[in-house]
Amino acid sequence: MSRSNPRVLSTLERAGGFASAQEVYRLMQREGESIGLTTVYRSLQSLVNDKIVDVLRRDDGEAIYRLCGDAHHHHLVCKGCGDTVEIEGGAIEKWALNVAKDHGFREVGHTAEIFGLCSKC
Amino acid sequence: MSRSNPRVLSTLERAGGFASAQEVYRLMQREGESIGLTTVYRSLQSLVNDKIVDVLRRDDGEAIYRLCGDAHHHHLVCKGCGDTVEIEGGAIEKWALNVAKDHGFREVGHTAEIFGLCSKC
DNA sequence: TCACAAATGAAAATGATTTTCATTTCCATA
DNA sequence: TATGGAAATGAAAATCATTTTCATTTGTGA
Repeated sequence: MSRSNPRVLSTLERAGGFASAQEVYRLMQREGESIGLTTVYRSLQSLVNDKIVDVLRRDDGEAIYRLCGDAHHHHLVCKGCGDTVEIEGGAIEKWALNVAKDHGFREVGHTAEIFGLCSKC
Repeated sequence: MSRSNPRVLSTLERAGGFASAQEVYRLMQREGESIGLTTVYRSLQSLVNDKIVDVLRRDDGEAIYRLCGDAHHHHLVCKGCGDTVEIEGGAIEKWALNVAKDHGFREVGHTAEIFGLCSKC
């Protein structure tokens, strides 16, 4: 394992808290930082593990990393522009728990994402 | 442009209306169909253009194709043995729609999956 | 200073997807 | 029935993000 290179997180922040690994890398290069693409990927993965950033997917499949609050939440993502809204999932939490219990499951978790076209697209 | 090879659609249907291009290809091969991977990709793209199938992304970024208008369901997956239960998502459908509409989104879709440990594990 | 673990990054490997391009299949019309 | 061109096909190469490998460098505690 490796710890995250702090410059990666700071760059992601400067990028508006929303960028792909390749973009973070290019940004750092442009700013004269000396870093390898491998390290960028490793750092971002590490940040994801530590729940400091979220990872989503663009329509073309490229992973985009995004700073996130620590509360458990879900995303409403625009298929057009990639704009993302963090949403509360109260209803889903209960649904997931109930369904799982009905089937005798323990240690329950879930994933959920909503996507569509935002009003601007 | 090219039209969709009908065998691709029929295979996607047989796959439960939910599969990646690679999976459709492997399935057709296994069933003795003679078809190229390129044609599978082109056919799926064409089906997407014609709004006959939807395209989503797996967590690993692989594109998965799904028949539109298919009554879709969700999965309850055991982290231990991988056992999967198909579940109805009535509550989620409404939740997703409402949340999306609240934010002015159109053409709304969603993904949701529940995981945990089943009673045997 | 020494030894060793962690971090780094260049280059190669991987895997999905797209592009290229030569060939084959269709089909309408002469 | 022949023929010419458009559409379809697929093998192989190209792309591109991401991961892996591995040799080197850096940092740290003894």
